Amino acid sequence: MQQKKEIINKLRSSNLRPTKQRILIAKKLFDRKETFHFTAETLNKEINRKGQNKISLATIYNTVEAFKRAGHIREILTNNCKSYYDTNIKSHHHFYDPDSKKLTDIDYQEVIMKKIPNPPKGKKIKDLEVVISLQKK
Amino acid sequence: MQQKKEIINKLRSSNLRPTKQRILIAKKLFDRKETFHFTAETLNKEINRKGQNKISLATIYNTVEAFKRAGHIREILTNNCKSYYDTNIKSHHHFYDPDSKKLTDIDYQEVIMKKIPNPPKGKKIKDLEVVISLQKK
DNA sequence: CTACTTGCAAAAGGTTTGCAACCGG
DNA sequence: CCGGTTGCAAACCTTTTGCAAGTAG
Repeated sequence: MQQKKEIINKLRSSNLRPTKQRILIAKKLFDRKETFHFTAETLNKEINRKGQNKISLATIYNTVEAFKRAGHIREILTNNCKSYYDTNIKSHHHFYDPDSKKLTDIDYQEVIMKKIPNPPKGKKIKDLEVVISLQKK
Repeated sequence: MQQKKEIINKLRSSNLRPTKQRILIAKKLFDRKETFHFTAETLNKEINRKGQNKISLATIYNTVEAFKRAGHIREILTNNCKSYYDTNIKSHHHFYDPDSKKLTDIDYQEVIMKKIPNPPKGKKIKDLEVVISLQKK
């Protein structure tokens, strides 16, 4: 199965040992068509449901953090006490619906900036994220 | 002192009884020139330092939440497990420096959008927030 | 073998809640 | 007085940590 090999390479190239747990998590995250928005908790539920696979919460946090550092996933800005992640690492933007607390991707070419400010001295722009909050019409 | 009267009016107009605590918090937040970025915790420290005034944490949370609902402050999007608030309720944007975890205001006319997507059916845009993440040059 | 990982449980924040006491109108 | 508000402590939820046991290379 070549999917697995790819995942192992991905891990290796980030200096992450391809352990059972990491491979399993990586498959959950990356072996899918659509991008995937998740929190540590939803990922934990998803993986441990039906009691099939068991990965401890701490490992999930570790792994997600490691994937984030390696640039395989990105963290999304939100306004509540949860860390949201996104398997879509291309620069892109989000609709945020406060009613359902759901995020929806906005393709990055859907947003074009005409003017942005210069960053402060000694800093450069790492990322630009637009969040469009919605409300009922 | 007319500042106080204004604050009381502000509270009343939002259906918030002008209690000692709310007035004190409102003064801390609004009786200043520059906009103020804070979390529940920093606000708590600020108010209760030197043991002068004592407002319980729960009341701070309540009041901040009430002010937010009333539209006197706005919540800022971040990526950690804290709720940030801003006394600047005009639409505006932020630099976020992950190193110092500090936010800096970007005046809203410093950012001009050339193109933004249409909101999903039945929804309208409530707010548009740009966060520019920084890194060392 | 050795260093990196995992799992567990406990701890550490941050935020919310239940309820009696309090107080503004 | 009445109903909204406060304060306290306990509860809760998410995230982090310490450490012994496990495992990839």
